[in-house]
Amino acid sequence: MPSEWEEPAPRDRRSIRHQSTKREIVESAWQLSDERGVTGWGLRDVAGRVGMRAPSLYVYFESKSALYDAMFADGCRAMLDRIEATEVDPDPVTMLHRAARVFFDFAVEQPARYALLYLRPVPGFEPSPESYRLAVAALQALVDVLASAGVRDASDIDLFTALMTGLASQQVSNDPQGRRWSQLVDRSVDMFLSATLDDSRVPGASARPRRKTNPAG
Amino acid sequence: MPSEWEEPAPRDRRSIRHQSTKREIVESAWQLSDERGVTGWGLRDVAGRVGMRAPSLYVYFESKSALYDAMFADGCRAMLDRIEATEVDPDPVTMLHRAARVFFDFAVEQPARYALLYLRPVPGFEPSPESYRLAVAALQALVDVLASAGVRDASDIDLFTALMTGLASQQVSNDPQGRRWSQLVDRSVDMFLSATLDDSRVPGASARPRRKTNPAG
DNA sequence: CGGTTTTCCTAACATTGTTAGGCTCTGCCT
DNA sequence: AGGCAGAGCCTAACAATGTTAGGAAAACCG
Repeated sequence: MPSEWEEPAPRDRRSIRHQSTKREIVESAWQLSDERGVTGWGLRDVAGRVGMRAPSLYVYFESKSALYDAMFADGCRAMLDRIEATEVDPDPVTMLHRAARVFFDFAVEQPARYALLYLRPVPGFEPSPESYRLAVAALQALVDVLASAGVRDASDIDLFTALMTGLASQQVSNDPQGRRWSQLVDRSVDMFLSATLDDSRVPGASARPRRKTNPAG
Repeated sequence: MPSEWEEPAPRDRRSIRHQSTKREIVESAWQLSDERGVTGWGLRDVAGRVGMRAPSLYVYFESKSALYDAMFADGCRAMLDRIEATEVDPDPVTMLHRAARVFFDFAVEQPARYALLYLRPVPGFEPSPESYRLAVAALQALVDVLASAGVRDASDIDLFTALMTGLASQQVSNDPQGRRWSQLVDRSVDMFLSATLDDSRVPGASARPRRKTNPAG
């Protein structure tokens, strides 16, 4: 299979121009998403920004949903890059804080990308299998970082991601500028640490690595 | 002031019919939201379900957004009812589990309502001041329950709500049927307990009520 | 019963995403 | 060079959506 996502047959100069225009469209769409929200623009707006009329966009994307899909894939790559750029540290506690940070900072610095990737604000849109694979890759990269922080149990990972998405969403929707939720990230990591890591790793943590559940009767 | 949100001048029989039709419309809208998602229907659909044509809905709501607002208010009251129906228990740990449950169960049993209230899936929609007040009332009721569970610090409350919204969202979007995230709710409450409550309240909890933050450098 | 208001309708408009069909220019092939 | 396939872009137009205008019937109230 020609793979199509990598180098487009190097002999074809037009294909290069095609891909470059595609990128330009996606970038304009992100720009508009930053300004007016992920759903706050139409195809005529994007087209105008790249000097076209709306129907011409269909040369590059078969639908608006396909454009969102390209944006989604683009966002996943951005997230993946951040995660993979995380410096490793021998201390698991430090690593856990970094894992939390890379996720939360992404939400703060790229709210539109964060929203499209994790809040799914576009009614009909579902990522294509290809893009979804990228999302899984990003998640997997995060899981790897967590593993290097000593978090390997599946439900610990779920708990961590739920915590992070919860905080990030609150940040994005309630407090786009302030640092209030940012501080809560560090606190929640400490909380998470004291509840999941065993004390051999975290000298200060509780000796009870997993307490029994106490459902309210 | 006539208040208008409560009893409509009791002498006017028409006003009663008006309010009743309004309720019927809102209920049909919820029905459609349950079937096709909060954004998966149009005014013509709702109208059809109550035996009308779309423009007639404008007798009752000045816009689709106003209909969403009525749904929002309705959802807030449903949530408020649940919270206020929470039985009090002298044991703070039990109370905290109940607080988590009432929130999470709402998300599981009324996914459409949960989505409209907390996930905000409708692009242009912002709740009106009146409806927003209801949302605040529901939040306040939850805060009161948390207070009765010994959680009074503002950032503890934020942490708790972020945790709950994170878990509930994961449940709603990843696992609408299973009980996986449900179990995580109890675990996360335990985690929360061990990190926030002081040990005088929870005999089994860690003796360190608040650990110092350790930002990754 | 007369007048007013409520309720509901049809017709139509603006804005969307989208399709059809045609012009123009590029770039490859003989 | 000539010619042709196709890429890129256009205008016109369609379908669906929320919404407005304006009118007819029904309900109410004196």
